[in-house]
Order: sequence, then C-alpha cells, then structure tokens
Amino acid sequence: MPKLCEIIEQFIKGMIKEADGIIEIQRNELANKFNCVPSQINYVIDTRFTVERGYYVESRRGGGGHIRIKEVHMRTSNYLMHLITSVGDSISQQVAEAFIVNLNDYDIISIREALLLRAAISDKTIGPSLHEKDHLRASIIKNMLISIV
Amino acid sequence: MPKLCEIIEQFIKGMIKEADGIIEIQRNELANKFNCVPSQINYVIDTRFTVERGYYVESRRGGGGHIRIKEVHMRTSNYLMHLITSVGDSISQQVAEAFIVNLNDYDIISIREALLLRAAISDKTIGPSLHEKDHLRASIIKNMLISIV
DNA sequence: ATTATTAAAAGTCAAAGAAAGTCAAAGTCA
DNA sequence: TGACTTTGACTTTCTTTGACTTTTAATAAT
Repeated sequence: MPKLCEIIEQFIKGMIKEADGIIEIQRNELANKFNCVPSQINYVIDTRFTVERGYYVESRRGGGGHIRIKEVHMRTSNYLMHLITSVGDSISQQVAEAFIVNLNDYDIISIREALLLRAAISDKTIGPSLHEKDHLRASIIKNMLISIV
Repeated sequence: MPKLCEIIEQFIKGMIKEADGIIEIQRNELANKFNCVPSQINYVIDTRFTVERGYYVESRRGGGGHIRIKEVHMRTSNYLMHLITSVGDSISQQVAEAFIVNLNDYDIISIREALLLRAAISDKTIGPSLHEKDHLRASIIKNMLISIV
C-alpha cells in the first residue's frame, strides 16, 4: 500500500498542475478527504513542498483560513533554483554576498532588489545575539527599507 | 465561501474609490446590507482601515451619526522615514504586511520588491523557534529569492 | 428659550467559532 | 537501529456574534 503522504503529495501536485501553478487549499478539508489528522497535511507540505523543491508556501489561520502553494517553474529560473538549492540550510554573509553580486550581474535582480537582499541578510540586520522573533523582523524590515531610501 | 470581512472591506474600498477618497457610512445600514451584526463593521474598520494602511477614520454617535473614512496620501519621501520610525524595535507580521501593501500602493516599491519584503519578514521565513544566525539568514534569502521567481 | 427625556446612533469587549501551526510520542519499515 | 511517517493533544491566530455602554440629535416639557 502506498504511503499516505505520497498519495497526498501527488494529489496536491495534480491540483497545482490543473490550476496552472498556484492553489489555495483548506487544511481540514483536505485532511477530511484523506481521512487523516490535519497535521498530516502540514507534514506533507513541510517535507514535499519546500523552497528547495521549488514551492513557495503562505497561509492564514482563523475562519476562512487557507494554505497557498505556488510552484516555481525550473526552466524559467534554472539559475535561481540552483542557487536556492546550493544555499542549503546555512550560509555565511560572505557567500551570500557573492550570490547577490552574481544575481545582479546576470540581470536576475535589479540593483534595488540586490540592496534589499543584502539588507535582509546582513549581520548588521540579523544581529549578533538572537533576538526574539518580532524584534528580529523589525530589524530586517527597517534595514531593508533604509537600504532603498 | 469568501470571508464576510473581506467582502465588506472590498465594498468599502469601492465606495471610497467612487467617492474620490472620502466617504461617510452609517454602520447599521451597512450591517443591514450584509446581514451581519453592526460590530462586524467595526471589526472591518479596525483591522482594515488603519493608519498603517493609509486611512483616517472619524465618527459620530447619536441620531444621524456616521463613520467617515478618508484615504490619506503621504509624500513619498516622508513616508519611508515615517514608516521606519514607526516600526520601532518590534513589529508583528500583520502590521508589517499592512506597511508593505501601502508601500506598493503608493508606488514606493514595486510588486517584486513587495514580494521580497514579505518573504523576508514572514513567520514562515523566520520560523517559530529561533534559529542560529546563519540558518536564519539562509531561510531568509531562500525565501526572498523564491518569492520573486 | 432652556432643560429634561427619549431614541437613535456608534463603541467596547469578551465569548464562541473556525481555521492553521507546533511538537513530541508512537508506529513502521528498510 | 535509525530515518521517515502517522497521530493527537495543545496552541495561536483570525473572524463572527451579541450583550452591554456611551454619545448625541431630536423632541417634549417647563
């Protein structure tokens, strides 16, 4: 018997194909369809619809909430996907900086966008000690904004 | 089924557009139109027509009372600095989102830049548990890149 | 004309409801 | 045994609802 997570994965991929690259699902509804606990859906999304695999995921809680999954077409963005994969789950500021320079050189991002990226990931933004989540975010967004003033 | 609060939000925005930036509504009348309790209107106004999103709201109670909603346009140059100051050292995802929408509405940032900002500060990017610095940065940059593909 | 009363608004706040997220324990299988 | 999967209890976020409060215009009374 095929694994549940793979069945769900294939089902979602089918939906995405039908819907031309972007879908919005309801977690409970889907869990219902497959007779599983809702968190199974999270598991599938967390393991199968990752950035490395070319998916961008957003969601909203509360009444009328949803999970949105966007597919990135590799062929239109080979270099980007290659970069994303090669970032792995840790990257130093120096290496990140090299990536950004390259992205701009290859005209994949504009100068302003390069500034934003640089701002977002710099040590100055992220800080030496790990802030609390909202503090960290504030630091990021302020630095991003000031970078394009 | 689309969310009531969003339907009402869109309706009001339509009114504002029609009316060239300023409208006066009656809470009960509107609640009636949408078959909801009057306080639903307050909810929509409190969450969607905030200063962060560029609206100024006044009201009067009593017979013939009203709620007046005015769209506020700020000078671009001042606006960024104002935002940066008002972020403070902590900001929730919700408020940050309102800022980003506004920045794009005012043509201060492009859609791609909005996507970058959003990706950089989303809870999905920053994560629930505080990562180690480089991990966090990797998460940020990957999410930013995928967001503009 | 002034004051008191009434009714017509809008405001507040908390509870209930409706999602999605988290995390760790238990299960499965190579 | 160790990586992957399944499950479920608990948490967080967002929306809807309704009971109660406050303010003010209109009206009635003096």
